[in-house]
This record gives sequence, C-alpha cells and structure tokens, in this order.
Amino acid sequence: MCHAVLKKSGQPTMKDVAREAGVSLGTVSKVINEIPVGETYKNRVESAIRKLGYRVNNYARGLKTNKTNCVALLMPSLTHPFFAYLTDALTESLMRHDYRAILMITNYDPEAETKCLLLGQQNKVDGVIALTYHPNLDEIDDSIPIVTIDRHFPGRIPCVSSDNFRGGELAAEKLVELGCKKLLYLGTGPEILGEADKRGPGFENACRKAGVGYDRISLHGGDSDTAIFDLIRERIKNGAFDFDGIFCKADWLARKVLNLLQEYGIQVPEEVQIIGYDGIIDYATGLYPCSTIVQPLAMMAEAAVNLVLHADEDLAPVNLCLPVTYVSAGTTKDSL
Amino acid sequence: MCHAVLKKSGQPTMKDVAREAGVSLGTVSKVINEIPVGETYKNRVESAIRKLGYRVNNYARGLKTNKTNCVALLMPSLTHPFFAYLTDALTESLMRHDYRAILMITNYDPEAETKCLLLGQQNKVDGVIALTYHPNLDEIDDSIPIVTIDRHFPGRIPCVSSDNFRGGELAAEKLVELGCKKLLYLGTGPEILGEADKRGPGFENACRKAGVGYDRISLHGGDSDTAIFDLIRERIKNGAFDFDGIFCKADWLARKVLNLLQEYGIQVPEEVQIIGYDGIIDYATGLYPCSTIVQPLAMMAEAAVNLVLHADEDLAPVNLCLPVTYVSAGTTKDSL
DNA sequence: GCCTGAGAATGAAACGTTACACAACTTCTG
DNA sequence: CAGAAGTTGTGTAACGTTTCATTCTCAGGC
Repeated sequence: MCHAVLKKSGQPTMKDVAREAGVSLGTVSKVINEIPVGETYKNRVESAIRKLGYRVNNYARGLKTNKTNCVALLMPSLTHPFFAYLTDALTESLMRHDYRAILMITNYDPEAETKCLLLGQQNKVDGVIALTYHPNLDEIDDSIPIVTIDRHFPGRIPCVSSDNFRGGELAAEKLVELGCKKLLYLGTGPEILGEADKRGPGFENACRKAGVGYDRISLHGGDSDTAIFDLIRERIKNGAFDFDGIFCKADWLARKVLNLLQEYGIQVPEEVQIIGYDGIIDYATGLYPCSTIVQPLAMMAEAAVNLVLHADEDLAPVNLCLPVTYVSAGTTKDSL
Repeated sequence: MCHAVLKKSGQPTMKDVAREAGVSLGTVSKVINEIPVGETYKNRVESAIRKLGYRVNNYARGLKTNKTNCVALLMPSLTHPFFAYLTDALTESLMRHDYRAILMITNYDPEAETKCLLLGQQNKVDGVIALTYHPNLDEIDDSIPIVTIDRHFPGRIPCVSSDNFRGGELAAEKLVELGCKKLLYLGTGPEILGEADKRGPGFENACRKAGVGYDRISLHGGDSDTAIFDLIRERIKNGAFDFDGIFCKADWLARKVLNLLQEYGIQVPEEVQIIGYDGIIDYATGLYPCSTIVQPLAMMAEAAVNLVLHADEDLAPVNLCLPVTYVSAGTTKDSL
C-alpha cells in the first residue's frame, strides 16, 4: 500500500525521512535525539520513521560525534569460568547502559593483548575494559580510557578487583578458626604482578598475626603448570605433608588438590581443610565447587563499566578493591 | 624531535598523512588498501604514516564502504559452559578472519533476542551468528546475513549444529553395546523446537532398531526446571526405577542425575550407566564431566563464521550437521 | 613530430549523520 | 505598535574515508 519512492538500494536514511515528513534534516535529527521539537513536526517525523522503517546508522553517527557507544572487552579466554562469568556480567552491564561490547580473546598472549588494544583504538571504541597480563602499554596512546580488572598498572589507569589481600586474610582466619595448626598456600610466588597475587601476602599476614605456622608452594607457569602437583605428591609420599589447612589461589586449583588428596586417602575436611578463591557456582551441580572466597562479580562488572563510561569526570579512585565473602561448601569442617 | 603540525585535537587523519607525504588523499588511500602505487609514493606515504602514528578510522571507512568487519554474536548467557566455550571459539575464529565480535547476551529472553537483532542492524554489522530461542524474525529485514547455531528457522537462514540425531543414536548404541537392557532419555519433549531436540528422536530410533525398551522423562521448563528430579526420586522410592542406562540431553544434567543416583546408593556405572551430551572438558578437573557425546565445537564455530562471512556467495548448505564422537569418562562401564 | 593510449596520481563527490549559524516567526514589553 | 527577546525550524558545513572520472606524464608507433 505504501509505495515509498524507490531508493537505489538499502536502508532508508534521514534524508528519506525528511522528504517523507516534509521537514528539514535538522528537525529529523532533533526528533531522533529527543531534542524538543514542535508537536506537529514531531508526529510527522515519527510516523515517517515508522512508515519507512528508518533506523539510525551508528557508523555515520559515530563518525560525526566521535562517540560509538562501544566498549572493548579484553579477556584471556572464556574457558576459565571466572572469565566467562565476568564477561557475561560486563556485557549485560554495558547493554543496560546502552553500550555494545566488542569481545576480544587474547589467549594470555602479550602480543595479542597489545594488538587488541590498538585494534580497539582503530575501532573507535569509547573505552576498554581489560583483564590482561603483559600488554605493551607504550604503544598505546591515551586517546581512550582503559580500565583494568585485577591488574594495577603504574600510572593513572584505574583498576577494579576484589579485595584480594583481605580475601587471603579471610581464608587464613577461617582455617585457624576451624582448628588448623599448620597452613599451606598454593598460588603464585612472592613477586606481585597482578592484584590477584596479593592473596598470598594477605594469607601470610593473617597467619603471622594468628601465630600459626604456614608454608607456600608456588605455581610458576600458568594454569597448566603441573609441577606443583608432583611436589605435593612427593611430600605426601615422604611423610612431609603435615598441613591441615590449604588455601588455594583459585577454586579450580582447590578441586584438583582435593582430588589429589583423596587419591592418597586423605580425608577432606576431616584431616585437611581446603579453601579456594573465586566462588563461581558450578553450572552442572548448582553448587560452589569448594569452600571459597567469593568475588563480588556483579559489583566488579558494574564498577568497571561505570569507571570506563565516566572516565572523563575523573573523580575515580584509582584502585577499587571490592569486598569478598567466605562461603562454606564441603571442604571445610563448618560445612559438616 | 619530530614536531608535527599541531592539529586541533585527536588522532591524525588521512589528510594529515597526505600533507606530510606531499601526495593526494587518493594515493594515501591506495597505499592503505594495498592497491599498487609507485614505489617512491608508497615509501613517502608509509613513512608519513609511521611518523604521524596514523591509524585508519574504521567508522569513516564503514560509513563509506558499508562494510564494518564486525559480526554480532547473540548468546543466551555465558554461564553455561557450552555457550562460553562456543563464544570463545567463535570470537577467536572471527579475529583470525580480521573481524570483530560484538557480543550480546539475551538471557533466553525472546524480546531481548529481537532487540539485539535489530541493534545489530543499526550497528551495521556484516552479519549475525545467533544461538537464540524465539526471536521475532518478522521484525528483522534481510539486510544482513544471519547464521544460527542449533536452531533451524524456516526460510533460508543457514543453521550450524552438531549431528544431534546421530548423537542420540550413538548414545543409545553405546549403552546397548555396554549391556543395557532398559534405557531412559532425559531431555525435552517430543516437540522439536531446536536442532538439539533431535537428540531424543535419534536416541529412540536407535533403541527401536536395537529392540531395547526405553522411556522418556521430559524437562518442561528451562534448565532450572527441577520437577524432573522429583519425578526420578518418586520412581526410585516406588521401586519403579528399572533403568540401567540413561542418556541425558546435556552433561550438566548427567552430573545432576549422577549425584541424585548416588544419593540413593545406586552405583554408577555398575548398576546404571549414564551418557551426557556436549563434551565440554571441566576447567577445574581437566576431565570430561561424564561419558558423553562430544560436539565438534571448533568446527562448528569455524563453519558458522565461514557461512556468515560468505553468505552472499550462497553456495551454502542450509543445514550443516557436524559429526559427533563418543567419549567414555567414568559413567559407563567401558571406563572401568 | 604528432597522435594514441597506457599508466599513475589527483580532486571532488559522495556515505549518513550532527551541530551551528541563521532566518522566520511569536510573544512580550514599554 | 515598534523593537527586543525568545522560540523554533532550516540549511550547510563538517566528520574521515573511498571511489571514480579526470588530468597529467611519458612511451611507442606510424
């Protein structure tokens, strides 16, 4: 019924709407951007938009306004549940704010991280939320705001993380409270690279404060490093495994250790209690995988999004540590 | 040392490069797009680009060429490991092809699905890869190619999935081969909505062919439907649970059923054998969560990306079912 | 030596928006 | 009722690219 004038091809543009409504381009623009405009004009434009099925072309708009409503998300991988859940929360938060998420997977590769950061700039994203390891920030100019998660870079790049130090403390406090006499930390070495590495110092701090003995076994490679398990096996065989409480830097690690101990007939939590970190509820079982320190995932995502979207206002605290909580779930005596 | 002429603000543009190199805009464009150009000119332009740190503005380019090198990814959620792994694979595949992934989370909400599809059009993505349930396709014009995963819509929208029917058959065949006499399928009802629902018919087909008895208990709500577990409990209590082989529509369901059976002291795999579907290796344990039918995730991602990027050439088979494999992992007798 | 044609760089016109200066019209005010 | 002030819509110039018709240059052929 409504035979619009044949266009060469493709979607209708503002020009078509203006012609259809018998108004100027500027008026159409105002209606679209919700700038007050006379009632009659507004109605005419709106019905023309409906009739033609007009939709704003975000690329033209982005070119003109230099604002794209896109944020790049840099993640090492989505196979790690923490990253997957975080990405889910970040994306949903961005969408609520009427932003789009451009997802980039870096595979823990510094070169890829740098490349993605540059790609973000080229794509004119309004900001970047990055969970990275060693990007080369020298190559990145400061034309777009960057917010990191779990990684505090020198300079003024804001960082969002859970309160890792406090999380470590909390784990130690709980284990002591539950009767442990000799504790073990399984995590990264003493050198602090990311915020997550502060779990160890927090743990050790609380151990000292409580006057309880502790030791550490360090993962040196990435998550695929298995040397740590051989070390534990060794100690168990030699009778040198005299710990009754273990804090693991992540839940997946806690699960692996749990399996390993059970392999040797060591009862958890009766003989050894284990606390992990992350607190991602397992999709399969609907349960926490182990007793754990829970990161406030939704809060972290929301905070990161807010920081990156309001980066210009720079009333931002540079390093945001959000509160963690302890949850008992099977690998500590309080869950019996 | 190199004091470039002060620009009003922001990144250098092609115009700046042209001025710096003493050539025309067109020449710069050619160099950038790798269109042959005289050696001297090329060198002059390239060093000007390096000197100024010029980067293409993808928004200007997109406006002009109507090609954005972006593909929208519609996912219900990233908390389901299958979706997370799939998104990971899709994103990596897209990046290899020099495309960006715009991630959209729909939360299984048809309205959100429709909205995201429209948003994709407005954002001028070059295509959409969608794992959706009930979007309102009427509102979507065919200005951009859509490829679905696990969901075959009437019309000419190509669909990529694992060979769900064959997967169901395979599960039944294996259970029979391992000595099962009475089988059970836990999955969706007989109505086929998505490709995944064909696991049931495949299973039943193989059961009939093998002449072995089978039954079905259907999940009616989404993954959060717990009625099915009550039903199983009921049957166990009544002594009406006489199955020795169960095929579950997903690994997470198999895990839950496994836990439930163990709760009642039923031995797996000795008394009852279980096979799931998906085959996502658990990050925590590094193992398959149960004996399972493995979907060819990487292949599916690659296929979906190829289909969406070459949609115009339309030599595309409309419904692509990729081969599945069986893996034994603890819940069947062949893993003892 | 003139003409033709190939090859190569140029310059202007888009692409679909927004923003701003301006014009046209109301509405007050004294 | 003239003029100022306030509204409200119009038209045009960008934004940073690509594209294509055009111009320029230089050989080669007759």
